[in-house]
Amino acid sequence: MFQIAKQTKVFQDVVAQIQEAILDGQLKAGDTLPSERQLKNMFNISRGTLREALRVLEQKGLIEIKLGVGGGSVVKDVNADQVSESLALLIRSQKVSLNHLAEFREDVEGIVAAHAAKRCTEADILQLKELLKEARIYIDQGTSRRDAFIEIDKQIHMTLAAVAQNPIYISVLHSVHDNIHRYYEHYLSMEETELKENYQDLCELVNLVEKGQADKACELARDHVRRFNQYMQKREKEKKET
Amino acid sequence: MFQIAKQTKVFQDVVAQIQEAILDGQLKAGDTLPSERQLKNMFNISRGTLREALRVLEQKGLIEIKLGVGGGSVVKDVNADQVSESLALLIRSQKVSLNHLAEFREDVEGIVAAHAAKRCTEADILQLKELLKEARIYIDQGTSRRDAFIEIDKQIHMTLAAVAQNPIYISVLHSVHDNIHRYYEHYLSMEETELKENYQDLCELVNLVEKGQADKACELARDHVRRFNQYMQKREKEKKET
DNA sequence: AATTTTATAATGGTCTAACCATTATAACCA
DNA sequence: TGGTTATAATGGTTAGACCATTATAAAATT
Repeated sequence: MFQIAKQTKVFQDVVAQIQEAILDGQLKAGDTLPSERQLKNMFNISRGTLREALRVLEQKGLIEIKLGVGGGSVVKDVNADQVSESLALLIRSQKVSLNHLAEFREDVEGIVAAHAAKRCTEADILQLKELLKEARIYIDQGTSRRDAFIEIDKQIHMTLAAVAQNPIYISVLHSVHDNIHRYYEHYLSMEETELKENYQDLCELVNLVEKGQADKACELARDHVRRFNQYMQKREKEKKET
Repeated sequence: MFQIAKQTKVFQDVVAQIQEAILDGQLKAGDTLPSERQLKNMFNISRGTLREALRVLEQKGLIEIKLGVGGGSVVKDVNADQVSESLALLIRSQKVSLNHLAEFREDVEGIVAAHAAKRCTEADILQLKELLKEARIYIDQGTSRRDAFIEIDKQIHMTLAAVAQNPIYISVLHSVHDNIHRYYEHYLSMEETELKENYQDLCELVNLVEKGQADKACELARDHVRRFNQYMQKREKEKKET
């Protein structure tokens, strides 16, 4: 029935006011807030207290604080970075293992593929095929362009999430990729056959999406991710045995 | 090849050091950090700078700052709250609509149900049936105990996520429920028939999970969530027309 | 005239030192 | 014994100063 009362601290009130102004649209992305010395007078608080508030807003991803002349607190466009960061904390605090993350990714990529198959437009397919063409180039250049290929691979998955028409999937997948790569970067060393297999998967996946075959696209995406996870686990195991 | 360099600010270094100490396990949940005046000396910085660092750590969900004697910065057990909060920001900044959230929930609850069906133990089933028994009581008391029933409903979904054996689902579902309820709270006014239908769904769902019928459990969970979403949208529409 | 260099000033970053507000505990009183 | 009051430790806030960074304007150089 009632809410918890709290909120006695000055800096919290300042955080709340600025946050509301941003979320209400009174402050738009790119806008610069008044300088600290001005804000401190507007709120009638000390600079130290104001700065605590600004640090909180910065950590929330709502503003960015720039140095020097013409610097100051600039309103940011909210994105998935904070979701990523907090998810990373959950992982590092041993609440979440890499296997958990891998399983989650498999599920999510499957769903994304299914939605994408149902909702893709011709323009979407064109964009995906462009990315495939680029991937093909890197594949032909062998393992030397491995990093470039992995980057395109990631872009294709993110594009599918965009095609799925639900921004939550973009954010979630972004977070998952962020965190998987942060861990697996060291183990990533795909062989040429693995790269080609990976590329074939993507071609077929785009093909299924184009045809609107949601169920098959879902299954293939899951297989694709599962295979990737198995490579990574194999590499990790080999590394540990050394 | 290289990483971005940055990190010149003193408070960031302090944040990093304390965060690492927590994530490495040198500081455990419940531990109290030294007082601000001690910390300031240990790091050889001013109190203001230290406090900016503590505010950031607080916002990250790593510590909690208590007032008074015996107060101070207490290390927190990392949980999904920060994921929830940043997801809420995404929603409020118009990046994510309630329809997006509803669709995402349908997908996630379906997957959770499927995993739960594959992994449940007898103890899990017992726990779920206990919750159903409790739900039954509130149902029999009619709409007056609507809130209590909704709470149990949520608990059953969260328990299924726990049964699914992947903490990411617990965090994600927690965030989804948090944000859905924050919006729909005002519209929630289920009729008695709707409550009963809801209860029937849950009974059957637990039944399918017990039998290990993953596919059917998935489908039912999705239907269940979809129906809930439809109620809510109907309520919202009615409200707007008034 | 064009370019490079240097000074200027605005802005965030940090420091010091003091006082206020909250609260667990100990000392006191009835 | 049990309630009340002082004490002191801790975070919360303030004020004013100076340092560090940087966009811009001014000056010097080519």
